Amino acid sequence: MSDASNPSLSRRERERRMRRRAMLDAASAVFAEKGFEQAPLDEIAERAEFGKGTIYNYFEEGKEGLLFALFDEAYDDLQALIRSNFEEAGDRSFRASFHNFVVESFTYYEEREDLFLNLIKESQRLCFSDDPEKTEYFRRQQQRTIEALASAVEAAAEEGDISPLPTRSVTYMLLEVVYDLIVHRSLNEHRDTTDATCLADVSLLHDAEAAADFLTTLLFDGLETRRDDSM
Amino acid sequence: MSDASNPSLSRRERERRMRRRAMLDAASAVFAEKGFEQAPLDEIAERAEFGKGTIYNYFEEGKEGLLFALFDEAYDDLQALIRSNFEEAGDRSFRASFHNFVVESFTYYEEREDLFLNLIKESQRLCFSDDPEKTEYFRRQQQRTIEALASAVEAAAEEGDISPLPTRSVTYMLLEVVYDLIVHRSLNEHRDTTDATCLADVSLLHDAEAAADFLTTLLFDGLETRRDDSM
DNA sequence: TCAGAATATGACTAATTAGTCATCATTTGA
DNA sequence: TCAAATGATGACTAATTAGTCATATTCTGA
Repeated sequence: MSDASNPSLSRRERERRMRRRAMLDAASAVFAEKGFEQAPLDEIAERAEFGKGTIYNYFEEGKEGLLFALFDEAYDDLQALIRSNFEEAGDRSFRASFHNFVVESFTYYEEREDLFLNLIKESQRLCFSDDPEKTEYFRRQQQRTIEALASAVEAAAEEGDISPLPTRSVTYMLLEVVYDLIVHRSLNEHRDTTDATCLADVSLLHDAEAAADFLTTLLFDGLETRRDDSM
Repeated sequence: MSDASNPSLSRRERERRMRRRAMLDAASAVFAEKGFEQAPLDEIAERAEFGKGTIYNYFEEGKEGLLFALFDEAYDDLQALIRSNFEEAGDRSFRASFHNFVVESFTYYEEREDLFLNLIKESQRLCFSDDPEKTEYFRRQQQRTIEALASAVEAAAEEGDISPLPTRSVTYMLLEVVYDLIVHRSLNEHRDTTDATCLADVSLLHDAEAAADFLTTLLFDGLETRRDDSM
């Protein structure tokens, strides 16, 4: 849709999309560095090599339009990642799909670090904003994200692969714990202190496989010692 | 320490603390309503019925000083809540302590809604700030919070009550899932739409016991169907 | 080639607000 | 009582910056 190099478009349209992309990339970098509210639009314009006024030709809503266009990308990617792991899971177990989803989420974060950082830093504030347009935006995106995973959770419960807990509650928690782990990882990267003391097992922070193993074990096997293991 | 009505203090000191408290309460309300960066100090002063300059006599760092004094309170309360549930657990099981901790966390959130909202809305942005003083503040508070719970997790693992997963990783996840559930709850309260669609089981959002049951079951029993249940 | 459409530009305006400090009010203790 | 210290005040300053728009530039199709 926004692929700037799509050859089926006129040069005019291709160039328009390339400029839009340059503006979004510049905005993502400046927002990630200074935070949305402290990021001057002039700096975004300068980094993208445009005049400030030009940005308003591409994003009528100005700074906020840029931010929400970035959020659109992040949510689209996340929802696509969920679908590719769970809806097209083939004959993998739900547990294996989840494990793979965690690994791929880590990879995605590495590829789009700035974008993800903007979501982390700004979304909670906006979720609780007084502007109903903004809260509605997040309600819809979160709803769509949950629905993308909920059908797979429901199917797994019907197959008897997982316990019959409330589907959407389980779905919500699965998504949150992955998010939490990625936040934790990027936080420890941001604090480049020598001691990454919060998660003592340092490998969880650098090795996506180790992190996925931990999360999957915790969530699927549970914390409590299993009696059938003890004999 | 900051108890404004402590009779062992001089009137002068008691009054000073009452004024400080009034300023913090006003700040908490205005921050919660408008967000820290959009909250004018004049409005805080007006609501607390002081001149703006007076606030600087009580909080040298101005607006930011108010915010971090509020964070201090939130973290102190949270750490006290953890200690009262886990360190002074008596002969309750770790699982029962956790269950009770979830219930009391919900209660705490209801009592200090504004304060908690400020933590939700502002902490991520500040955690990832460029100012090393701010990042260090959160690193220390989060470290202290984890340590408050880690010893109980370790003891439970040694007793064989929970699986021997990495202590601090487990501790971190336990705290995060409780936090997530409270955020979810306050988000659905904030969105006073008729359909609280995200967690289909609506009771999880209003009934602290039901929420604690769900979280405890999910984390301790695990998602995967247990074989020893099936016969 | 060129008229006119489309697009880019950045100086400017208007609004906001954090923090200061000269001044005024109150309290203290001798 | 009153002089000195302590505390409160809010008008003011200085800095920031979002969004506008008159002008300049580039592109398009005839």
